[in-house]
Amino acid sequence: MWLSRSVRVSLLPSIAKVPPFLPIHNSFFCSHSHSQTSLHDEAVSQFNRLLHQRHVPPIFEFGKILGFLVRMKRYPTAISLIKQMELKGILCDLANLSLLMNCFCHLDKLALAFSVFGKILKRGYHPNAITLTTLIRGFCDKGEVKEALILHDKVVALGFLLDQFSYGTLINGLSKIGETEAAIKLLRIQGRSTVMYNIIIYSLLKEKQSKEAYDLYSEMVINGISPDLVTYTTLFYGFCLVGQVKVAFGFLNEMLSNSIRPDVYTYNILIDALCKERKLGEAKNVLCVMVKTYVKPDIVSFNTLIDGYYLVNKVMNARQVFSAITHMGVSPDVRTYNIMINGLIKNERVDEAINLFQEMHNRNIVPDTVTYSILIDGLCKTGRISRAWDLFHEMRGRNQQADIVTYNSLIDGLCKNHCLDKAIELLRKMRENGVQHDMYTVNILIHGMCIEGRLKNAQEIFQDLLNKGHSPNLYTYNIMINGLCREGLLDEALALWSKMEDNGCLSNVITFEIIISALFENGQTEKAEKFFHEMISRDLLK
DNA sequence: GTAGGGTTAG
Repeated sequence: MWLSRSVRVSLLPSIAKVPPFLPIHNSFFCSHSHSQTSLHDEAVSQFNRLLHQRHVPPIFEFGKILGFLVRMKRYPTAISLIKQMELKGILCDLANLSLLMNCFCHLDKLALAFSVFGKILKRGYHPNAITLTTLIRGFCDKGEVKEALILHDKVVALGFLLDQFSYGTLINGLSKIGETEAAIKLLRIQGRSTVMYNIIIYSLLKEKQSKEAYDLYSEMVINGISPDLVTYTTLFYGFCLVGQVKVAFGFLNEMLSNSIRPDVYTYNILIDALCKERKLGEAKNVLCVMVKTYVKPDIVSFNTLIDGYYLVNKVMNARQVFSAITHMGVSPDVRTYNIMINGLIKNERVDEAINLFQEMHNRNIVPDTVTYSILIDGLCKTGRISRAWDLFHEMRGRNQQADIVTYNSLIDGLCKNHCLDKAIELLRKMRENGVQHDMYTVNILIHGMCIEGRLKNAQEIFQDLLNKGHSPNLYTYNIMINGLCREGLLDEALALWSKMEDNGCLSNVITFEIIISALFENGQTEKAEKFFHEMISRDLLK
């Protein structure tokens, strides 16, 4: 029970009185929010009214609508409206043009953004920090942080002024490519803000560097920068991620005692944490608390809960939540279907999963790489290789790129269904398509070689791995040790086991199972018992 | 009116 007392008190009030979750007919859920489409259409027609007025309205009236469209991420619309403005002879101001640049950046058209920047200069407008930050972000979003830094140096040399947002954007770019040290340096030179700290703390936690994240959090407090909702939510998320659940809840409590109210992100992370701990009852109650406290659950809340139910094999509950989503005024998305399909497959209901896959088409939800990967994996694992191949070809026809996970599933399926040569052929194709193999691929292939009795080939791949300076992981070792045992090469297997432990790769229960049963089969009872006791003393039999 | 941070799936 790690929901601490204070969390219970302030976050989960009167759980007992919360009505059953399904179905909830709460006016809160049914509040008539306009659909995205109708709001978009309304904005466009208002814009057109402005455009056709006898006297040109003040320019910021246009800007208001454009800004709204950008917030709705309707970039192509905003671009076309600005074009119409200019065609009508209404001159855009710096804000409009900065917004236009922003749209191009979001559509991954950096060159066009720069041409707008050229227009800004030509018209004699003085680019402000917003204009420049937009370009910096354009580079950063593409991962071209170096270019962003060069641009920064140039504009500073030219005397343009940047602000906290510009540096926040650079810090974000650096953090996202793993350059957290550089990000911290920039933070210390260019002033500190809550957001800057939040960005770096998040990156550190994503990389599981929880100590560094904690230190940075302490530093921010010492410097008098107040942690906010995002700081606490990030810390809560990150410490759950590294399994330090107590610390995580400590942050959640601290947030609540600072009178910062959780929002939908915080709640969703809480639901996920409870689900991962298999506490589905509590997770469901959190959803009820959200409703009670007027934080509207979104599609992530439902997706998370559905995934949680599948994790504990509660197919019925998962289905109930799935069918309740629409009643709550929320639309299922591609992830909802992916989670459902995955859950059904893991619960041995492949046919139902395929039905849902077909339902996606009716609902106009486009299956993505993950959808196909899940299905291909499920079909392979149930021996339906040819159906998996069909899907593999279908996804290409629908412009969904197979990625490393897709390939790995199919290669694994081929290996396990005695089509090793086809698997190797697919590996070649994968490389041709520019997809690099990973540790899973290597393990799948080594395993495939071993079960086909091609131990020599397996050893070659293993040696190749070592030669290239990669380190095998626990699974690689287990597969190799198992392969050696199968061929009766017990001494070699034990030698590899020692090597593995020397390399700091600790055995798990599977490793011991492989070795112990091989020793027993070979009549080496005494040695087998020694390993058995070693396993017990390492507390691996939990 | 324009800009930076946090959540779910294989």
